[in-house]
Amino acid sequence: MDEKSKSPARGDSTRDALLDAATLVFAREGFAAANLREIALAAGVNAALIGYHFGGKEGLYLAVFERMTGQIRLVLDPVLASIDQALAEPSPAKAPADRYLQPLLALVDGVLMHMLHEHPAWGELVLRETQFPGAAFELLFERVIQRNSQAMVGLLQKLRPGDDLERVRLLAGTLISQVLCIRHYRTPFLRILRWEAIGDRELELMRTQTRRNTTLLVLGD
Amino acid sequence: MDEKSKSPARGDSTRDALLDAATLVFAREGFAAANLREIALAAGVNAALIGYHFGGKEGLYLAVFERMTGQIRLVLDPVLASIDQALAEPSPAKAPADRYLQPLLALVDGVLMHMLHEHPAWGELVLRETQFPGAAFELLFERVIQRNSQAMVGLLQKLRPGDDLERVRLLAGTLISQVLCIRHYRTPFLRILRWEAIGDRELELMRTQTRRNTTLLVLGD
DNA sequence: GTCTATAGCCCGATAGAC
DNA sequence: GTCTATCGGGCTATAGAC
Repeated sequence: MDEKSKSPARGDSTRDALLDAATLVFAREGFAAANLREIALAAGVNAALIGYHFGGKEGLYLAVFERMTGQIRLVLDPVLASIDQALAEPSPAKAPADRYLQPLLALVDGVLMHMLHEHPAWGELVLRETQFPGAAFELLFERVIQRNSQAMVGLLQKLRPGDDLERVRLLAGTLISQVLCIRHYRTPFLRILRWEAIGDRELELMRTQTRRNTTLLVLGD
Repeated sequence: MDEKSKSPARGDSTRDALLDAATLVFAREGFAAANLREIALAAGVNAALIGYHFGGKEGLYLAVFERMTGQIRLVLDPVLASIDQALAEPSPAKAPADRYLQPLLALVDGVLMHMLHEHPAWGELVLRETQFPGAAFELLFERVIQRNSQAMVGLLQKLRPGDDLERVRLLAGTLISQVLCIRHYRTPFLRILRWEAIGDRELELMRTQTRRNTTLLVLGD
C-alpha cells in the first residue's frame, strides 16, 4: 500500500509545512527579500530540506503558486462551469440583465472575498506577481486570470450586446481591477476612511460599494 | 558667490545623477532587490558616494521619494488650489454637475496620465510603497495622497449632497484606485485586450473608459 | 567630494554523515 | 528524508588616501 504514489509519505508533511510558511513569507516580503532560513524556521523544518524538496528558492516559489492556483481552481471551476452553462443556453428574449447580472456580481464578489478576507496572503502573492510578472505569472494567468476573464467577457457580451469586443474586454478589466485594488490600496483606503481595520461592518460596506459600482458600470449609458 | 547654499556645488550633479538612477532601479527592482553598485554604475558615479551623500541605501530611497513628491506637488498644487477655490464659492443653485464634474474628471485623468504615461517609474515606486508601506509611505501620504483625496472628497460632496461622508470617501477611493490599477495590472490588461503595448490609440481608449466610468459612478443612482 | 580597498555580514546552495 | 557544517558569492557600509 505504499509502493508508489499513495500513502502520506514522510516528506509530505515537510513539504506542506514549507509551502505554508513560504506562502506567508513570500507574500509579506516578496521573492527577493524573503529568507529561506526564516521560512524553514517558521515551518519547523531544517533549511537544507528546501533544496532537497524544491530544488531551491525559485522552485519553492513556483511550488507555492502551483499549489495556490490548484486550490483556487477548486473553488473557481464550479462557478465558471455554471456560467458557461448559462451562456450556452439561448438568451432570453427580454431582460438579459436578470439572467446574466447576478452571476457577474457573484463572480466579482467571490474574488473580493477571497482576496480581501479569506486568503489575504494569496492576494499579496498575486499582486506582486502581476505587477512584476515572472515565471509564476504564467501559471497564474493560464490557470486563473484567463479563465476568469473569459467568463466575465462572456457575461458582458450578453449584457451589452451593442458593444464591440474590445470595449467589453476593457470593461471586464475595469471591473476586476476595481476589486483587486481594494486589497492593494488597503493602507491609504483605511486612512482616508478613518478606519482602523477592515472588520465585518467595513467589509460589508466595501461589498455593497463594489456591487453598486459593478451594476452601474455594466448597465450604464 | 559660493559662500553657502547657492552655486551649483560639485556634489549636486552627483546627487542628481544618483537620484535619477536610483529612481529607475528602485522602481524596477524594489527596495530589497535593488543593488547599490548598479545604481552607482548607471549614475556614472563611485558607489561609495552613496554613503557620503545619503547615508546609505535607506537614505537614498527616502531621498528619491522626497524629490519625487516635491516634483509631483509642483504639478498638483495649482490644480488643487483651483479646486479649493471652486469649492469655496457658493454652489450654483442648479446643475452642480457642470461646475464640479469637470475638475474631478481632470484630476482623475491627470493622475492616469502621470502614472501611465509620463512617469511610469513613479508609478512603480508609488505602487510598491503603497502596497507595503514603509517610512517613505508617510511622505507620499502626507504630501500627495491625502491632499489629492481631500480635493476629491470635496468635489464629491458637492456632486452627491445626499451621501454621507463615509460613502463619499469610499467612492473617492474607488475612483482613484480604478486608475492606479490600470498601471498596476498592465500585463494582464494587455493580454486580455490582445494589445502588444499601450500606444496612443490604447491610451486614448483607456482615458475614455476611465472618463465614462467616473461619470457613471459619480452620477449614478 | 571622490576614489580604492576591504571589512563584515547574510544568504542560498550543497557535501556528506546518519 | 533529515541533519550539521560550511563554502562561496554578493551585498552594504566604511576606513583611509587623495
